[in-house]
Amino acid sequence: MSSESVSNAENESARPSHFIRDIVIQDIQNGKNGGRVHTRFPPEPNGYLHIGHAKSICLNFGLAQEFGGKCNLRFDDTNPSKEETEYVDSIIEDVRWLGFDWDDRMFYASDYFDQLYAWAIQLIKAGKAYVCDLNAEQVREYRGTPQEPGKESPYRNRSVEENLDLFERMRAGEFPDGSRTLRTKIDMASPNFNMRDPVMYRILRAEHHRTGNKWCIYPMYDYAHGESDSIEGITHSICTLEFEDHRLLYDWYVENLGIHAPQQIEFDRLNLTNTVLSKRKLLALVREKYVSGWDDPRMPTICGFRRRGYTPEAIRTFCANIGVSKTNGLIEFGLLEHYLREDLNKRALRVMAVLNPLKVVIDNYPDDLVEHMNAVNNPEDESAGSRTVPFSKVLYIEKDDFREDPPKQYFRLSPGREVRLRYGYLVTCTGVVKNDAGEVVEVHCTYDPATRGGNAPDGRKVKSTMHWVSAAHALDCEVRLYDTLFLEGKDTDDLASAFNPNSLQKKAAKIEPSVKDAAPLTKYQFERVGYFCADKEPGVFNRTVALRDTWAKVEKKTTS
RNA sequence: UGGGAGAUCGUUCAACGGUAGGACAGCAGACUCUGACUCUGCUUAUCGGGGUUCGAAUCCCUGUCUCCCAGCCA
Repeated sequence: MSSESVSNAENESARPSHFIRDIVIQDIQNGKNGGRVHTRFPPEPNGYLHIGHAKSICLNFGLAQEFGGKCNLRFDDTNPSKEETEYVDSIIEDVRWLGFDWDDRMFYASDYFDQLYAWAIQLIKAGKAYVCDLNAEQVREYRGTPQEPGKESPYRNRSVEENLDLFERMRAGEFPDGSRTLRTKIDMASPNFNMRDPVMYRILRAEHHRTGNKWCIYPMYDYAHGESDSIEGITHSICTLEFEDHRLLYDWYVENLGIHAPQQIEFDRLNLTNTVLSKRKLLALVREKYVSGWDDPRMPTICGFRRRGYTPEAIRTFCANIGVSKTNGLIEFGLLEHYLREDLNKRALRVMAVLNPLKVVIDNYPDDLVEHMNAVNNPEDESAGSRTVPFSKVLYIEKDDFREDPPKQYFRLSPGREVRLRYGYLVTCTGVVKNDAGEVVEVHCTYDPATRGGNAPDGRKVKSTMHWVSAAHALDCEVRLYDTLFLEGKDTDDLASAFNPNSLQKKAAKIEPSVKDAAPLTKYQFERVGYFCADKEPGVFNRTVALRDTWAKVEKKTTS
């Protein structure tokens, strides 16, 4: 891992330690593996990467980086019936976007098929593997149950010669799919199912995305994974908790093959509230068109977050701070949003946009005058500079920013009250116009010409500063507001009933002209509203995350 | 009921026989040309029961609960 794109400062900033890091430190101190640290991120190319993978990516690449080691990107492509190059491409793009680099170390388990085959023959010759003629259903029956040991396959004690011959003919394509397997001869009575003569190779005629039709037999995960790790000289093979039971087999293979033995270490996979991180469910959301695609901004995929406006820095900081343990936990989505806002606050350009426009007429402002008010682009970053925003007699403000009958603690615009229009003027509400339904459709104000830019020369204070756009100059745009993918408390096994139909809300909004032709992925803070990001569709802005809204809380509390 | 693993504030991570701490969330203030940001203060936890020890979240025993495993998926 030689990535310079992840700054050392970020790396060193009080990153908490965890048990895997402690193991690595101890191994280095003990001179294990010659003090080398070599990890790998091993995705199966059968889906898009999601935030759970990001945790693993940050862990593996991060550890390598911290201890001067290396981290490989390796595709675990041993099941051609599910894997596609589309997924390979997206995974490469997403890991890069997250800020990591693998130099020339991009591998595929399929790179090792020849070696794996040779080692399988070695195990057959050692009497530790045999060809089994049982079909899938029979294998299951013979496997036994948690309480009862399994039964040995009737083909278990074939001669080495017969096994060699049969295995060679399996590879040559003489037998139909599923008719035979190569099995490891271990222990049908083991309390650990993985040791009850696990299948090493199955016959499977499917075009492989890399090896094409060269093979009709494919190695199983347990056999291929550890051996791939070994070939690459991996020192710490980090995986998730569900593989704990597999460690025994992992160790069995490297030991019986007499090859370099990486250490498998398991950690807890990431779970986030209000979403799903299961490939199967994410695939279903895409296939059944609940979302527009893998990069739908509601998806917890890396590309979904990217399109939504998340930054790699925010995701990395999140991953560095959630910790690594063996507890099956559920992290609050709000924590991710916290690190997101923290990052966006530093980098997003401030801009004014009105999502629910209410017309405001400044009665004493000259009809044809247009003033270009100076506005700061980012108060958190002086180098972001400033821009100018057109001000005129007819404006739009947010409907929520006016109340004809203001509740207690409401200090935005209402009849008789003076507020500041940000970077504009202090204005006082003098009256309203209503429609037949009695709704306020227009607010009338007067302005104080002495307060140009928003400052009162007499030093008088107003309680509220509000955003606005000039009606004649504002651009029309579409704003997409996102809510959680799923309804609170629903079982996501039933997508149809759990899916939140209001997870996407489209709105026609008014926005200041400075954002014209914003490049996709440009990040903004719509002041007082939230962080938004220009979508790949022109004229569309995705709400990345709302700003914290204390008033909404107060109001909710007082009305309920 | 077989095997593997795990239980600490609402959530999450730490404390590695010596004052249970941080982050997020929550609450109360301060500040503010964003009710944002920032700052200050506060509330809240060792799964139960026994033991060992001057001293236990930590060690021992015992119980309880949760997660994973019977794919020719990874």
